[in-house]
Amino acid sequence: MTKQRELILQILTHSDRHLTADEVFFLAKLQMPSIAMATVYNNLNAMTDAGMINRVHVDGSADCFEKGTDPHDHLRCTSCGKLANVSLPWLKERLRQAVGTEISGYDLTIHYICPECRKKI
Amino acid sequence: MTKQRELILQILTHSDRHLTADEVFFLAKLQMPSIAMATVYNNLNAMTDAGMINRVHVDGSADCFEKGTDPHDHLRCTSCGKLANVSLPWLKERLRQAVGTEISGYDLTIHYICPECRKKI
DNA sequence: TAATAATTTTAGATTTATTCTAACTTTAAT
DNA sequence: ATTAAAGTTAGAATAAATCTAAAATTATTA
Repeated sequence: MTKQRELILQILTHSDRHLTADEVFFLAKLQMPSIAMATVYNNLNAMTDAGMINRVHVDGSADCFEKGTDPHDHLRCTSCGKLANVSLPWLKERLRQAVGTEISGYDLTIHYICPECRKKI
Repeated sequence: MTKQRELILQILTHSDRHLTADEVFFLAKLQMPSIAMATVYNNLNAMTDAGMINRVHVDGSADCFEKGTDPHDHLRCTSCGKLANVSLPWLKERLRQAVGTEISGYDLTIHYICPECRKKI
């Protein structure tokens, strides 16, 4: 566990939002000005592979990362773009049944208007 | 409806697979060597906006396009990468209930091993 | 039909997200 | 202390998609 990886993990742990690699890089650079973008990507990829964090694919923009807790899916606000988590424990089994064969997983993003944006309209 | 758009639509209509913009471009160029990549993107975007075709976001690689029939979701083989369609008419309402608020849609890709790849193993 | 306007296409440059490369550092192992 | 292994760095490279401005096509109007 290098200093760099520790820092990146801290940043993800203490963030209340999902962060892009770019945002992680920016925040990391504040505390460690010498850090390189490639290091951020290397570590995000390595930690994703190790299951320590989650990569979230976001249509039409950069992937986001979050400190992985329990398995969950994502809600994405079509107005402000912010991501929220949602737990759907029944879904995988329900999809397996519908598909009729074993599935290794799935990737789901639900599109909605988040409570804050809903208020504003 | 320009010649170019007609050609691109023909290609999508007669393909049995989901095609990337690159693949559409390659196939189009065989019949119309002067066609430009930007034209392919312009028309794929325009036809997607018009609801004539569907864009499918594929994690970690280029988007695919297909002639839009009825709404459906996608199965992606983790071994060969090929996409297949699956119809899950109950899902949107079920997700709406789980989320507890109106949703405008969702984006789902189920990961599995397709029948062909399953045989090979 | 001719003239003008609007739309589309083209080629190539640009952007964005990400990965690659090769030199350099740091850490670990003999 | 010496070598090996792993990690970091800076910057180049890549891939997907978009943008730009000029040229071509199509549509509209006089």
